[in-house]
Amino acid sequence: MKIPDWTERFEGTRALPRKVRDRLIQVARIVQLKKGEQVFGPTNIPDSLFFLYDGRIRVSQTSDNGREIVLYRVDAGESCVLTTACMLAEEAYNAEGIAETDITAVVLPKPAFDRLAAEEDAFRNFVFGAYSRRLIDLLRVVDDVAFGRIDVRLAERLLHLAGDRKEISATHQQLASELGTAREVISRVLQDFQKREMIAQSRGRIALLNKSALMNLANSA
Amino acid sequence: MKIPDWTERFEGTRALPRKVRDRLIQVARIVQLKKGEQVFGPTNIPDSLFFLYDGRIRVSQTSDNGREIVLYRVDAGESCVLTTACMLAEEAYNAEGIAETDITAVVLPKPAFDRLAAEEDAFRNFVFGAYSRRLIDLLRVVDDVAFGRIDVRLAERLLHLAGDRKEISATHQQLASELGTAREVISRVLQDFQKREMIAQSRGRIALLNKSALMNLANSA
DNA sequence: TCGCCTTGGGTGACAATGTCACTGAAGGGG
DNA sequence: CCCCTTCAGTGACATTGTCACCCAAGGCGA
Repeated sequence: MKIPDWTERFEGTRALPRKVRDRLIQVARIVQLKKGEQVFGPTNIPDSLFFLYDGRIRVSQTSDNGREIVLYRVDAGESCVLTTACMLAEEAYNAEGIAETDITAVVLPKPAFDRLAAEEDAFRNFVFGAYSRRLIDLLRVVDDVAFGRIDVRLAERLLHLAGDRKEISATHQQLASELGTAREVISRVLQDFQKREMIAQSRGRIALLNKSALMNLANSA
Repeated sequence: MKIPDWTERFEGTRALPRKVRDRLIQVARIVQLKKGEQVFGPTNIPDSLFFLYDGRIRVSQTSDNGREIVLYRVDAGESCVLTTACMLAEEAYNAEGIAETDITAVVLPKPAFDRLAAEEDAFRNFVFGAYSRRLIDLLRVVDDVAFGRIDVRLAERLLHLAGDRKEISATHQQLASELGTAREVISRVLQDFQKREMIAQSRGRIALLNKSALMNLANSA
């Protein structure tokens, strides 16, 4: 598998001189994974930088008793710094990345990463920026979990998952894993939403009947 | 105020050539703050890298309704990357850093930071490592808040705050802010600990009577 | 088509935690 | 010594998490 010029897709490589980019294309490895496969995890720590060329990765954390929470998502054109984080910090953590769609990624070996970080300002800024955004994503998660109400958070998530569509395919369990809560809690809240005619449910799908009501709820944080 | 050779104190600068360090000492600014002063915050975003030479900074996040949670602490010899994070990511966040003791810090202007990051591997690795550790700190916070029990978390915190001493000076409100919960909750749990003779309380202080019992509780996560 | 069987979802009881509206106690400064 | 601020205790209630179930939907093989 070859991608003619993947460096176009990344803020951190697009601005590099032609010569550098050609060299990069030589040393980088292209990796493809199927939807559902694990990209990284506690027992599977890569020692290279991971650029997501196509697809989406869901990064989540699982507790000892099996509950799960989604930390953030990595979209095409972004870098997954958590892999690098672990590589550098040599500490245990129990987050894992799952391919949410089929994905294509560019894997840069550590030596190439180091050289690039040393020589190219644009690249270095890209990596620092990626770290910063993730830090801020996590601040948001902490805020939500520590201080947010689940009905508000669920409304937000439903709207976000729907995008501009009217319907979502998701089980209660999946939604619970998004928010780091239990299925029963989601069932109760959705029941409530249903009674208030904001949504309609059928097995595995949720129709958003009244988005503006959901938005009101979501913004009443 | 001058510090003869602060570069000795930082992993990221200690390994640098004498010449570079001397130049650093020229361009860096020394800042001192009193205990309780704000180091950075939503309305006070520095555009430089912050090295903590002496003292300790508490980084916490405050919710809209006034509850607070401690995210992590920065100790002498560490860098406070959240300041940098914000500088780079240009996104809003509501974390703030408070000087928990009188502090002395070395502030490196952005141009000097950039040059150093480009030219010196040791420095760059130090900064990447600092980011990584903070990311992992936050993963731990998310895990605790989303999945942990407060009695367990409180026991941990008491032991940690005590260090090798037997007594802690802290109000229930302060402990609540550490864990991101409400004062009443802390009061109830401490009451319980007291009944079980693990601690004794007086106004503003807590004596740890039975540390091993607390450790048992803390490890029963 | 019928009858599993797996998966998704509903429910009630209870436990843990958060919120509210108070109360009184402790201790410092006029 | 009194007042006043800060700290801590309390009961009632709301929200969220846990447990032990139940039933329903729908796929699939007999």
